[in-house]
Amino acid sequence: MAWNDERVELLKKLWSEGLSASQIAGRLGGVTRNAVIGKVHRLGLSGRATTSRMKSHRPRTRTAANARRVQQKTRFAPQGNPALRALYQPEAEPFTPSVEELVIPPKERRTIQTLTECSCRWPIGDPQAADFHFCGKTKVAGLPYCEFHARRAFQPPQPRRREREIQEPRIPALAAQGSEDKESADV
DNA sequence: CCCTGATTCGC
DNA sequence: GCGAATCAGG
Repeated sequence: MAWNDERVELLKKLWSEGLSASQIAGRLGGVTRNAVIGKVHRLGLSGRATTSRMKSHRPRTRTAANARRVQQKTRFAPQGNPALRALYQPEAEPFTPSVEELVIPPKERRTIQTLTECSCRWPIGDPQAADFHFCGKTKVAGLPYCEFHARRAFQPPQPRRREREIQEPRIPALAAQGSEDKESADV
């Protein structure tokens, strides 16, 4: 949605009336709170009181508090269970599973009834549906999943582009064999 | 957890 | 110029 004159005027008005950025975004529609704040800054009408010492030079290092928040929001790196933590490889390339790995042949499938001690407990399908089942392959010792699904469960977060660019370049030969790079599909 | 504005920087 | 992601704080 573009910032036409009309919308900008409304933005100025609401901002001067003291509405918060998210409230303004809600009234304008089609924009987020961030968009509103960004626009307010570019229009040069910011200066809404934030604690004065807040705006002085902000360190670029992420603080523990925000790191925790971000981590909550984004992805789960296992923290409690050492066995799971060992499996978590922050440097690993994300991978795209093949169809063969994704589809469990009906004969190998396990239901809650036929699940055994050593069956991989990765759920597949809609639990409400008749064909809901578990992977059923052999578990990795100490984990609830087979090797494939354990890796799947603890795939590292996709690095942000900014960070990615300062990382080592991908080697085509290695990248080709492991992954096609793709968004992580949901099962 | 909810929220606020401020800032950076890939696009 | 735009705005998501992030930061810093209430």
